[in-house]
Amino acid sequence: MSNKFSIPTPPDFSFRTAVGGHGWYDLPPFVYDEAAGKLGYTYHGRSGRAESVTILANGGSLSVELTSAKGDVEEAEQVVRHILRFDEDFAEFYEAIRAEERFAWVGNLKAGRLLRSATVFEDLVKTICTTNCSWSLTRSMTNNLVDKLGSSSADGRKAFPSAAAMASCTPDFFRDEIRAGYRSPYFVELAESVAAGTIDPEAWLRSDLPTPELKKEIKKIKGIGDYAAENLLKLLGRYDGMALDSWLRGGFYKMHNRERPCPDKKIEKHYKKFGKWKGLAIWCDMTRDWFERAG
DNA sequence: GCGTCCAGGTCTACC
DNA sequence: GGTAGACCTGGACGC
Repeated sequence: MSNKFSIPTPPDFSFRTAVGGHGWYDLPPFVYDEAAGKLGYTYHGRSGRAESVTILANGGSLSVELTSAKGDVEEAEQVVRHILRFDEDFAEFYEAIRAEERFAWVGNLKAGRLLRSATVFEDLVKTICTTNCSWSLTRSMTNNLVDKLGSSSADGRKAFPSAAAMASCTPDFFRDEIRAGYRSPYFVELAESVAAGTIDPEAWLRSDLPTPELKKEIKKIKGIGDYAAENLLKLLGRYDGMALDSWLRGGFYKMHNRERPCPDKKIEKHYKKFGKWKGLAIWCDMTRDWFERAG
């Protein structure tokens, strides 16, 4: 038995670009069936149980199935709205890029939404998993975290581990079982701080701090440098940082600099005209192939 | 199968 | 503030 309900989508919304526009869909507890247009996600409910939802695009709304009959429908709707950024307004972004012919497809495909997790903590840990390694290793670490530490929902799918669950493990566990390498003590330190309430990543969603100040706060966490902080800020809805990693840099060199390396300042200057949206502009510019494929 | 090299972002020590 | 070297893993490559 399950709970089914539907949620009307915002006007500038495309399910396929909202899900496929960011690599998170490839990491558990997300499960994405692109052909079927179906996204699964498992999260920690307020009840203390893990809950699973399956989301399917259905015209101007989303059909959502909550696996557990005892699941909290209101909470499930909040989770879906959050991960797909229903309450974020992208009109200003589309206006900022409107004059640029090469960005015309962004508006056409309603791209720009970056899929995010139900909690900032989950996005924070996943972001650390993306640093200094290949995507396959990121996937491996995330798989291990969910598989070995996540709690199961009614249908057996697992949620991303809570800070408390991660705080109960030793650095050796993260090294040997999660294959997190030198990141292992960082995970323990972060999880302990979040579990104890010393660090509250969820509060960053509502923070009044200017982005540079918030970035400084985020960078206090071990394992978080410029790239990771700016990537997380994008997931928080602040796009004024570039979050340059080797992949974005390589894409820029190829597309705009005759395949030659250049200083980061030159990349930033190239997108400066987009102001507070420049981080999203470079992301869309470099992921055009994905979006057009998804469209 | 084994050893070597490399890419990847951040931290720490040092200048 | 800038820079060099270490951190650690998986994958590619040569033998």
